Parts: sequence; structure tokens; C-alpha cells
Amino acid sequence: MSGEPLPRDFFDRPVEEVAPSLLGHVVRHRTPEGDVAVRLSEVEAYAGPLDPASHAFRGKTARNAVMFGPPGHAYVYFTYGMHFCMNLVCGPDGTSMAVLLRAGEIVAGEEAARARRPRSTVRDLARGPARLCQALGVAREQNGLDVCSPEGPLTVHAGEPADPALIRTGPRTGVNGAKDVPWRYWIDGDPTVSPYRRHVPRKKVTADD
DNA sequence: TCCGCGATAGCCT
DNA sequence: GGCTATCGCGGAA
Repeated sequence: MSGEPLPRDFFDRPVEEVAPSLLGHVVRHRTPEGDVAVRLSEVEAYAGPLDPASHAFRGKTARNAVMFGPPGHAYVYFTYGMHFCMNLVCGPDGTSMAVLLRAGEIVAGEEAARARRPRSTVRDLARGPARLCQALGVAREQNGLDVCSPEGPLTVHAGEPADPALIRTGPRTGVNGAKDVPWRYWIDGDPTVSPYRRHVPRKKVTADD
């Protein structure tokens, strides 16, 4: 895990290739509170302008601009009024493809991760995209960081590769569009894979009846 | 273990 | 003004 990050070429490929090959690799964030590293067990592919579930579907905006930039950068967004989720941009510059990091196992810095999520069991520390960000200490300030820069605080490293025979695919979690496309990838049997939740439309808030 | 629900704020039509 | 790439809690099974 120490040493050079994965090269930019790793991310400069179609998202459906990058996503499964990311399983088993390690995301590391260096912070003043200490380094935290997560071995990825679950990811999702978002295929750019033709994918109705992608933030890039309706074109470039201030929020999703990083997705339209070069590969090997972190796209971090804020959602549900309280959570952050982290993607890795892939494909050639401008194609706006990205991989959502959904879950993983803490392989370093468990103490720092527990300090950020004191109510979590060890298994749940990075079990879910918003939990993973919180455990790593990733938020708005990390949006746009280059994860291929050896000096950078946020990097991706080669880890214990996932057994190809154990890689599974299925529909993405919590999304409404393109339900039929199996763009979620995970390591079968890994306890840190998040439980599948189907998309539920929010009930309208009524002031009166 | 599974299911339903509320919290909460920024983005986009 | 509606929707959201979620989470944690409580209650039922």
C-alpha cells in the first residue's frame, strides 16, 4: 500500500473496466488526525452523459465540473443535506465517467476512523458511500484532488487484488434511472459490502391535509 | 434481518 | 418546489 499511487493510465479507461478492477485496491487519506486507508469491497460505475442516473446526464454544471475533467481526480458531492460521497473520475478528459466508492474495509488508521464514527462497529466504519467518506475524513475540501499525485493527501494504491471469481455485479443502489444495468460491483462474501437498498421516493411534506 | 420513516440542505427545472 | 448515487433509529418478524 505504501509507495507510488496507481498511475493515471489506470483510470484512463472505460468506467466499466475501471470499476471492477478497483476492487481490492486501497484509498488512503493523509490528515492531521492520522492516515486512514480503506480496501475497496464495493463500487458503482456512472457512465456519463448517456447514463440517466449520472450527475453528468444533464451536462456540465459548477457542481459536477470535476467529472468533466481529466481522469484520476476525486469528485466529491454533498447529498441529502448531510452526506458526502466520493467518486474517481475515469475515461479520457471530458467524457465525464466516474466510479462511486461505496464500501470497504479499514486497513490502516482504524483509530482515526473510529474517532470520526464513534457509534460504528468496526465492520460498519466504511460500509456505505457516506460512511466511507466520513471514516476517511473526505468532504467538500477534497473535491477535485488528484489521486495519482505521490505527494497528494488523497491517493489510490495497489492492494490485495480481489479474486476475479468472487466479483459480482448487480443493479445500482438507491438510483431510479437505468435500474436494469448491472453497474454495481462487489466482492462476494466480504462483510463490509453494504446491504442493497432499492430507491424509495420521498414522501411529500404536507403542511396540512 | 428487514422495512419504514425522518432529518436536512443544496442543486436543478 | 421537487428531488436526492444516505444514514440511523425503532418496531415487526
